[in-house]
Amino acid sequence: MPRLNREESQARTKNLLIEAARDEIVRKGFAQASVRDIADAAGFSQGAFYSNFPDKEAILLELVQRHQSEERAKIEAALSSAGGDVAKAMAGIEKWAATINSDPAFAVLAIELQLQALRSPSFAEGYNELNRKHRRALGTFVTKLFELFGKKPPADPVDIATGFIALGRGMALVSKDGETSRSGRIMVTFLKALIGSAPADGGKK
Amino acid sequence: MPRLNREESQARTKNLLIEAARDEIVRKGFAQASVRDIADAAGFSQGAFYSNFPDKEAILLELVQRHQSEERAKIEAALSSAGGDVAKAMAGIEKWAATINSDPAFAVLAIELQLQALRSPSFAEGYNELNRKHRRALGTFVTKLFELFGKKPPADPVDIATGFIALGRGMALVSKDGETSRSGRIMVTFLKALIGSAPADGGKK
Amino acid sequence: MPRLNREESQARTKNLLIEAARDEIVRKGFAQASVRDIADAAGFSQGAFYSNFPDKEAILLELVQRHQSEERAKIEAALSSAGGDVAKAMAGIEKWAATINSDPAFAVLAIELQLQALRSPSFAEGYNELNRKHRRALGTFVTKLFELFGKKPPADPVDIATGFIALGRGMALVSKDGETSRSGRIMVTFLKALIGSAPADGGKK
Amino acid sequence: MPRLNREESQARTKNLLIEAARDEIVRKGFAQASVRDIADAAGFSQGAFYSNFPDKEAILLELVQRHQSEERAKIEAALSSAGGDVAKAMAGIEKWAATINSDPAFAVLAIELQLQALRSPSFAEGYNELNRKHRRALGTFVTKLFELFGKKPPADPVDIATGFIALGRGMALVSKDGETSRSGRIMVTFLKALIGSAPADGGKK
DNA sequence: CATGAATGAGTCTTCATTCAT
DNA sequence: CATGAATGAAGACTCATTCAT
Repeated sequence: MPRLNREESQARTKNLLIEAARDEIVRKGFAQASVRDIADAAGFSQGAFYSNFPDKEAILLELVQRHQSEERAKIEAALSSAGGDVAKAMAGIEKWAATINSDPAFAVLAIELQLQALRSPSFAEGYNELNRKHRRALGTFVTKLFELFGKKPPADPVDIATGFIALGRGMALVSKDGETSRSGRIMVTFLKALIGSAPADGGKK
Repeated sequence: MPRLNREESQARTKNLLIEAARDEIVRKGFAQASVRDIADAAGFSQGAFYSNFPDKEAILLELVQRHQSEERAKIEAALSSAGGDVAKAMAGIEKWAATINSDPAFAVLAIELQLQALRSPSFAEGYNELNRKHRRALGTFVTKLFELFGKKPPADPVDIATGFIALGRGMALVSKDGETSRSGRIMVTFLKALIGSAPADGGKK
Repeated sequence: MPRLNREESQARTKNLLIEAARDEIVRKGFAQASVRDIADAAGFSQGAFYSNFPDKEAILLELVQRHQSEERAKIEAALSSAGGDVAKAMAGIEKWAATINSDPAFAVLAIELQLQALRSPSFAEGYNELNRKHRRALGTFVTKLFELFGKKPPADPVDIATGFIALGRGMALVSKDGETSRSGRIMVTFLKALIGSAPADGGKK
Repeated sequence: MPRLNREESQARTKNLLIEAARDEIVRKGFAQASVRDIADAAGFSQGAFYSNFPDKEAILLELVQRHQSEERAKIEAALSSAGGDVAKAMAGIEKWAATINSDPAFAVLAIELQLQALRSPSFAEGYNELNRKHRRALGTFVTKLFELFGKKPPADPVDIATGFIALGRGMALVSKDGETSRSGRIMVTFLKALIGSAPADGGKK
């Protein structure tokens, strides 16, 4: 274990707290995940929590950022590996769709965040800003995907992306641990239908 | 106000408590809705709550039943008004899709229930049983809908129904009060794509 | 021990809490007297405290009322026992002045209350109202005392009363347990000087 | 700003901390003034506090010393400006009495100190020592004042001085910001009565 | 059945103090 | 000497639940 200077040490502490918070919140929900639970799980005192975050809610915003960039990274990986190959792209998507529920915690966290935004105006402020950017980024993925298939999206790409996010979130709730495959199946069914029924894109961008 | 006998009076108390609980839970979340809040909102003491329910969680199961039958009733109404008329059926569906988000509270409650089921084994027991039945019922609606269009569902009807439930739930979270129309739009887009890209049903039931 | 009905039982609880609070606050100061300490000393749980008072500060207002009426009662007793007899009146006053510091806790509590009023606007609101009335009542005692001696008060009676209250409070702080007599001595010295140097009251009211 | 050597720099730090502590304690009370508040207000870290004082209470003793010498200096100034002139002396006293409440913070601090001495044996030790000296010094002022008027103090000069200190402290608590004049008025009334009713000093010291 | 005072465990947060840097 | 992250204990307050009335 390398000797850490002060800055690194603090960053490490903060990181451990964030990871512990994510686990606890996924397992118990934000309200039920006590600061003591989180600090204990991270191996620190409660005071350490408050040395790193002004209050309990503050750690949620950190989680949003990490969660969203991970989400974007996964999708990007699924698409980019395809090059221009349609079949490969769809395969990548299917792999991603399967993935999405191998970690239902991922979606459950997203739901906790959104519920919190619905109820806490102070949190909503920061959250909505981040979320707007996230949805816009996902919209460009949808655009790219339909371009790949030579199709015209049947609705605003941002709306479509939002729909799939919503679908993923909703499915994560419904599915129990056993049936993690169903969610992916449904999402792929929906996506294929959307692409299949879309009109060809005659335009030249 | 008619004089109520003992039995009716008790039923009325229980009813008022359930309604108050639903409102409080939607607004604050299950964990944040205290028994005192609920009892106060219903105009009773905390003791009255415990005279009608063994514990706080017990009121959730009552909510599940009411919620699911309301959900089924809404969909059924949308479909049945069509008779055999395809256009009318689609119009009914669109109206329902619009509806679903005019009351986001409805979906938020569903999410609270599902989260609770995810976390509380004791609640999950009763909940899952009810939920299985509910999904099966919704599956038959999907079957009917595709039949109406002379199409063959591209996946297990129960899966498709589950997908739309999930989509509705997810959308309810995402959408703020202002943009209640977006959710309906997306759901209809998805549904049309599914029907549009489905193969004709040559089979004989 | 007589069987108490619900109302009596609650009044008893509240009473015990108030008395325990007074003791704890005198001994440790308001900030240092924890709700747990107070509840423990009264023989109840912390929850019982919050069943009887909305918050920690609320118990202070109850203390003010009790404290002030006790203070008035003591002075009134000192004066009224005299009838019209000047010598007896002065004797009564001396006894009272001695008394005032036999219980320094009494004055220390008053100081705690006043400090709190200085710092907590919410508490000050209720406190100042009570205090205004109290000072006015004490002013009439001063008026009576000077009348008894056939003298004209050398300043607004309310001011003079306020001065003696202030003096008593200040002395309570200064004097340690051992020298409880000094405070009384000083107060009597001041009072005699005030009466002695006052002009005769020629007016006929 | 001149370059300070190590020693001067440290003295400056300590000084800033003491001044910040005084302000915070007057405003919030000793218990409510946190070390962080004090250090922040002084522009230093919490560690700097503990580099200069062994613990939180230690800073109080420093405050006592400063406070008492300021108090003596004010009174001395009021008296000494008179020379042997009785009228000027009384005018000086009146100015001082007015002064005393133009800064109620001054008296509030004294009260905080005395309360702390009442409750913390460790602090009381140092405090009482300082206080004894202070009262004796004030006693000589009283002696001088009565000499000036050719009167014999009607009680131990130290007691009289203590009485006026107590009166000043008590008044500081009672008076709100608006009525800062009342305190001075009362103190002068009391003082005049004491001098007026005192017997002439026939003795030859 | 309904009341609500009381309980006891738990919540978030603050704070004096320590110590590696 | 000064820094400030971290500690551990404590503080005010909340809450599901019980039970005598």
